[in-house]
Amino acid sequence: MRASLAEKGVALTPRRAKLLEVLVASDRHPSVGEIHEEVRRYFPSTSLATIYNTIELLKETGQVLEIEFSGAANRYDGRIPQAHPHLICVECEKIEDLEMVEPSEPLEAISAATGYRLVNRRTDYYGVCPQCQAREGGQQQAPQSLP
Amino acid sequence: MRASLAEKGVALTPRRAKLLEVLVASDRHPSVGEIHEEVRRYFPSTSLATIYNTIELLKETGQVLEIEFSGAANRYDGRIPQAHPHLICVECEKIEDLEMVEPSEPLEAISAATGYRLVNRRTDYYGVCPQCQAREGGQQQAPQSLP
DNA sequence: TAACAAATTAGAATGGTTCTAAAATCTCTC
DNA sequence: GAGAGATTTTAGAACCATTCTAATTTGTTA
Repeated sequence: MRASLAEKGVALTPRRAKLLEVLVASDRHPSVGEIHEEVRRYFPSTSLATIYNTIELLKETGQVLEIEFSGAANRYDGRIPQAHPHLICVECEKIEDLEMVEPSEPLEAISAATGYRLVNRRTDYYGVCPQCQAREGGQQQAPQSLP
Repeated sequence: MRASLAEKGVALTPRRAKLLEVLVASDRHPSVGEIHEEVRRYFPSTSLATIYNTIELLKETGQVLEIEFSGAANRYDGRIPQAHPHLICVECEKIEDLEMVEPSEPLEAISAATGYRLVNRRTDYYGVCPQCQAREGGQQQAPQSLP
């Protein structure tokens, strides 16, 4: 797992190891800011640039899945770095893995039908989680920055 | 179609009408910048803010689908404003509608299984389109800003 | 025509991400 | 070990799509 960094000729420095640990330990799909905060608890001088740089490395070696947002910070999944469906609460911005069935069409079928060389897939379901529904007691929702 | 704006108590001004026309006439899933450019050909003084404001109105009335990106400008689908799968070329940033089967699980099933009140869905397939594959003759790809 | 509301504008502000140049750290050879 | 050269890290500037703000313009109604 961590060996794939070595293959690229880059070192697994203490900061990078800690970042990877934070990423794998969390099921919250943390943002760069949250990762930064956490890594800083062990290496207080760590800069944001290092977090971004390291995540870039991890993306290149397929060890982290990036979930992009336009109005909010990107989020990262270090537990299941392969594309898989997510369940996203537009209220509290919680992101959960969705264990249910994969989208029906396999990449190969779509590739064959369209001529695209497919490299990735994204499937998100947006809604309001049970906790947020309970908190607002059926009323309408507040401003939201995730779709 | 355009009546839904009236119901909100907002006027269908010439700029807004042109924007809607541009949106429906294009199958390219244009960005705000492209829409701006196009509207400007008819109303040269149009500001970016107006494009953003109008798109916000259209989103609220469900007349446009926003496709968000973190590293690039958002794109808009005014032809099929309901959530549907897209095929995205990571090279030339072309976006096509994918007519194939919807992801298997209906929203209701996921809603029932998870307790979420679902409001939206996103399904994207990322790859290299046939034209870009031909252009690069099998070599590796250049920098890209879409996932 | 006057008065009020809605729409539009230009430009500033925001915020996540990327870039840059310099400082710090590591590695390898002698 | 000491020193040269590469890698890593840092702080802060730069970037850019988007949002906000205050002022101007346009439209509507009396």
